[in-house]
Amino acid sequence: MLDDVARAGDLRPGRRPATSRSELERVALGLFAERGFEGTTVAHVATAAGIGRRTFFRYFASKNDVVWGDFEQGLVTLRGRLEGADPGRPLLDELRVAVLAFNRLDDAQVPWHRERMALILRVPALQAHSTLRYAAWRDVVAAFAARRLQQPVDALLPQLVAHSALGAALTAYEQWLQRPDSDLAPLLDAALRALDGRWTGTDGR
Amino acid sequence: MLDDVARAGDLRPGRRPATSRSELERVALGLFAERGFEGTTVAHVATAAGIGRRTFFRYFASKNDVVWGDFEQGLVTLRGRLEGADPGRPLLDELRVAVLAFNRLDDAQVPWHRERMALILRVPALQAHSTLRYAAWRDVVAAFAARRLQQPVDALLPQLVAHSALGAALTAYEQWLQRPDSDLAPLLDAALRALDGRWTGTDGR
DNA sequence: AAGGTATCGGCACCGGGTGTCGCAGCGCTA
DNA sequence: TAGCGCTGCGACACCCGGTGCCGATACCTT
Repeated sequence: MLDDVARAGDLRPGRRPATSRSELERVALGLFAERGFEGTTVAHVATAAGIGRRTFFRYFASKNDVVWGDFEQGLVTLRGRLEGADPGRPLLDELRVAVLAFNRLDDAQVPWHRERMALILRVPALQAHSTLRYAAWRDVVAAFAARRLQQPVDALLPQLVAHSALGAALTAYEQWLQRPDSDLAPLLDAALRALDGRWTGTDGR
Repeated sequence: MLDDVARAGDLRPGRRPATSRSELERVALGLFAERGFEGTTVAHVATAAGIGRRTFFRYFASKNDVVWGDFEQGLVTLRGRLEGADPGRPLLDELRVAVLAFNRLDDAQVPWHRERMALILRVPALQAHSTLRYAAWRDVVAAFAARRLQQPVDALLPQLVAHSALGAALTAYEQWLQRPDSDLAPLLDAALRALDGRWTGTDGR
């Protein structure tokens, strides 16, 4: 595949990349599915992709990062969407719509995304690493909430909104993974709507 | 110090431990303060404590774990407290009281705890690792919420309560670290109370 | 054909973490 | 007091992820 590499009229000087992030990602996810994440070494991936181990680290900063695809790009889009949100509609409604869009996927991607998320949510090393990604995601949400609530980004409420929204999204993903025949969007929608109710007033008994 | 090692009437056979977790922790935190977490190798810590590198890993499963002290024990206490909570009082009130107790500290421990939390919240490797600890903490809270709400632990609401409570606590800790002269308890109290209000109904403008 | 440039990939090295194994210190019992 | 059995110690070799370095390689331009 030549996706982002050496597109047809590309005239840059210098040697052409031997592969691409997306190609490497495919190879790696395949191996992870076969032998597990921890059972797969970077050397395995590199060999399977026909490149040197050293070169792998020119495409991904770490083995952990392979599984996150184009998250960074997604964040940029999310930020843009939240910045362009209708100021007349409730904060949580706009947030919910944006998060749903952020997590929208084509039917074809669904199985890959399930695989990916199962790794992220179940493999301890990836679970741990994910925190750093989540922090960036929360920053975007907190910035939006801060704007809406007219408070500093690091104030209590914006941070709380961001943490809770992330919690909602992760809970939805957990449920999605648990039920193989479920759809992600309605679960996300329900989870984010639940942020609105006060689950707190009642004591359960 | 002989804290948990070889108490006075200890009659076990076999060689006595050369040090203790708490002693190692002190040595390590000292080095971390001097040279930073990443600038300190396990070999440094071991040498400073007068033990072998291999032995270090018999006291702590990883370098990251040093900074968490007796978290596991704290969790047990938290769980116990939540299990013994008054079923007549609101869920969030009981939760708040328990979390405050969980984070109570003697005046003497305050500077150490600040150091510890600054590492956990600021050093990327520790930030990442912390997720695994937080997951255990959330499990305890989710179990409590599930009992109160009469729902499965992995249902939406219990998980949401746990995530949000963790978010509140972390936000409080962030604020505590930012203001060197502040007290933790009131910040935690305020953050956990904020879970109660619906920050959502209003759109800020 | 020569020069410029970007990527490749081998090599040596670091640091965290683990399996193994002989050894050191300790209480016990004969 | 000599030995036995237990438990912890620590050296060693090794794995794996990650990095700095540098010469080689493949491409475009003039």
